[in-house]
Amino acid sequence: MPAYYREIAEDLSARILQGEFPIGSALPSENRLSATYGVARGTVRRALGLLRERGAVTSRQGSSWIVEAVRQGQDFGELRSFAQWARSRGMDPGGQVVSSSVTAATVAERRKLQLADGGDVLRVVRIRTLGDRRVMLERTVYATWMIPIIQTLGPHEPSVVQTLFERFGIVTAYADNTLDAVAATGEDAQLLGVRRSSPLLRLRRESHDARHRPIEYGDDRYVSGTIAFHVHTRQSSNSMRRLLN
Amino acid sequence: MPAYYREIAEDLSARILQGEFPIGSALPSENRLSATYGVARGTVRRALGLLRERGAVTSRQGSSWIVEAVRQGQDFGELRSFAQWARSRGMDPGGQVVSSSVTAATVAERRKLQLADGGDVLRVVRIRTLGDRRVMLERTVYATWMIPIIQTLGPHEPSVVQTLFERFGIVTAYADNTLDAVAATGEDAQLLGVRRSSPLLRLRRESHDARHRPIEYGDDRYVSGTIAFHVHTRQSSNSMRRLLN
DNA sequence: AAGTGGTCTAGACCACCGT
DNA sequence: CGGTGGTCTAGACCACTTT
Repeated sequence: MPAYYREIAEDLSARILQGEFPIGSALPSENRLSATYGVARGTVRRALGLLRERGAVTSRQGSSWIVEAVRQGQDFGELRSFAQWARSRGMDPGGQVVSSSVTAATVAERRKLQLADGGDVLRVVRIRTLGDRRVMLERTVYATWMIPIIQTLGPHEPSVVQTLFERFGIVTAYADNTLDAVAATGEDAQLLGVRRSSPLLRLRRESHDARHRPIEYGDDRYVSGTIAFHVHTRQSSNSMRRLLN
Repeated sequence: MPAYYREIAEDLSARILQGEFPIGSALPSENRLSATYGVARGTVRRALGLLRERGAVTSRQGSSWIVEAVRQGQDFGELRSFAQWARSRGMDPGGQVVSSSVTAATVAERRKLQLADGGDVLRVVRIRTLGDRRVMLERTVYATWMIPIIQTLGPHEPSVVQTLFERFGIVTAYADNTLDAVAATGEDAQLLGVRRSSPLLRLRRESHDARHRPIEYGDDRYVSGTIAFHVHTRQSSNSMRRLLN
């Protein structure tokens, strides 16, 4: 059973989305809301706090809560699944495994994936597409314990993240991502169908489960002009999502 | 006067940093903390909530609060000031204005900066340096009302953001940033001292004040291999900061 | 069973905003 | 001035973890 404050946040969120409270308008006061929802003021404030985190409302001492944005959707985790992100924007994500091999881990891989000596890793190279455009080259190294799981996936699996969750309950609890720009190598260029030395946006990631166990790390290279990353920063929070140019 | 919960969060934060509570260790229970700090349990929980947002601690129902990370520092806003970010990491940021001119706004600029017809804009091109390395080329377009303010700044002003705040009280309330990769143009290459077509990390930003008034927008291009952006994503929040490669 | 964090209540006082 | 949000208190019950 969800807690009251979550239900109230969802309800307010829905009412904003339906236009009952337009952007720039004031919400009813906390006291009024606590009366209409039949809960204590603190519970209403907790719900409003959730909405503020999402950027839906703001507040100023002495004045009412104001609707800031109508935009919905779970920001968190959008970085984690290329396919889910694409589908939520009405695009058609695809994938194609270029190569897949199990080999002994290098020293660096053992460190990053916290593997014991002699552990193997699974290296997978995938091309990710949107419609018929190749937009990203993904090189992933999976920890030893993930090998049998990944190998049950088909070569055209559109969403690895979603399938891992649905079939195995594996969830990425957190990930560290580093973004920079690199020139396409010969291999990058050939697989992505761009000229050698073209600028690519590189995202290196290391993902972990809830018990801090490394799941995989990888190197994703996006073709310039196809996808950009967007960050909304504000004084107390920020969120990141992918954008199509 | 700061609120209790902020003071408590800062104190706990400092105690974690000083090693009193190592990573992986448990904090005293909420009841114990409320007794030692002499406040109600709710106030302690609020302080712990702040620390959780920063990724310093986690909690599970039925078990103690656990220290997750020692890393400190204000994540939010670090994207906004190149100079402050650099100094906080012990580096020596510098700036040099390449050109500065007031001209009539284009249609696109009028839209982005919400200017009336006939409004002028100030275009500034700056090279940003770390020590003696040129690392970024910054092209900024300021809204009309910012022109007299910016023009009081010297050409070697190391931190525009900080100066605007200290001398004029101008604060960027939020900004939208878009990251992608581009090839260096001839001008980029010459000003940054890199080869033409080198990959550059481009960050386009549009910043606003608290009343949603556009302040400026810009195009920052980072030399590959000097600076990367780092994003830590987790299930309920994420934060972004710059990293030196 | 005992202890922990998660949620909620019903008050209270204050700083701040608007009229 | 009255109303608003920001903070804080002192309880309470529950779900969950640990012992």
